[in-house]
Amino acid sequence: MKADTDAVDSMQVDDTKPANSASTRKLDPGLMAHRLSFRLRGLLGLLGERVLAAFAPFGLRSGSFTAMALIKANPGCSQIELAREGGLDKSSLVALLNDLEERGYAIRARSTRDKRRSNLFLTPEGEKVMHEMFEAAMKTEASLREGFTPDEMQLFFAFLERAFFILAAEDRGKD
Amino acid sequence: MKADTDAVDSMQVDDTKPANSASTRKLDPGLMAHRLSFRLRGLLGLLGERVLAAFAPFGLRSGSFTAMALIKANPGCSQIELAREGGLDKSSLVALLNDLEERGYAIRARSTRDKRRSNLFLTPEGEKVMHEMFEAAMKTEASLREGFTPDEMQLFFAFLERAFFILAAEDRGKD
DNA sequence: TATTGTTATACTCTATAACTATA
DNA sequence: TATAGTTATAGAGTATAACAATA
Repeated sequence: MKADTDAVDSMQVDDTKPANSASTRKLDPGLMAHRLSFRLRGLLGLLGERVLAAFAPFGLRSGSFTAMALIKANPGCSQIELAREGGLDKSSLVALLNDLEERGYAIRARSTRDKRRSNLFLTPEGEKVMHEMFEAAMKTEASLREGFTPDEMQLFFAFLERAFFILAAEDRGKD
Repeated sequence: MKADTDAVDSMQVDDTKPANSASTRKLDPGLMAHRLSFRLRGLLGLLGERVLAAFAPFGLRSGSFTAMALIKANPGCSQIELAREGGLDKSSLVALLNDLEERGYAIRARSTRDKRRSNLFLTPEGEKVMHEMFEAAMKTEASLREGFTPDEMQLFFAFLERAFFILAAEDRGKD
């Protein structure tokens, strides 16, 4: 057993090199290379770091931007609709919207027809900030888009949407 | 103000329909449709649910499978290498590997050359379970792959890898 | 009885820092 | 002085259930 360990040890790792040889060694992804989830998570992780940094000057994070972008595209939507579409959940949305209201970026207007419901809107200030954040977010993807032709990027998005709708349709069928 | 709210209320939401008209209404993604992160997150979310269910019978989750797959592809790798490549962090890996060792799926072998280091290996039992989990994971992507031609799927993966490496290379340049 | 929004809770993930033993 | 692994802690994110007001 010990001999085995030592053998693989010397085979796999060159301990004669400085310590940073291990630090910079690239692992073989093995079976993970064939898993869509692995590739998606890796890419999303790198993008997430950039977006976090890009949004930091605004004092907000991705969830708040997503909420604002969806409210802008769907003025008067309810919190529950927003939660479902934004991939958030309705409980988390409460604190998030409280924050946006305190900042003066969004308002909750109780519906006069269904008093349970809040109709959500952006303020002009909220729209302005949302657009600035959108520009900042797009910049984080800029270098990536330079590595693709416009046609390729369009196809890339089409693939992502197609994959999403295949799974979403299957989930709806199961209900 | 109140007139505005009511006007948009009646414009955007048909309150005369049953309550579930709001529940099933599809929101416009708006600007989010142009954000790579949004599409990635949506797809990863749907896949994640399926993978979670597929791995449940094994009593393990994605992180454990990822670790096992990477150890299998890189026998004798260190925890720190595994953390970097798997997108985990070295602290989380400690508990994860404790669990895999208790189950008899993995072993930590202290390197005889650098006594700080653990060389990681899968046991035969661990390899068996890892392959079963891989099959289960691939099944969750099966319906998705049916919606793509082999060429399209290959291109899809190539796009994801290219995007990842563009950003990863840029990050390395910044250090 | 069901739904919207709210609150509270717990559990997971992640990030960070500090500590040890080695180098 | 730096690195591998460990431990501890706090923060964000997520999932859940219960609740009040309303339908």
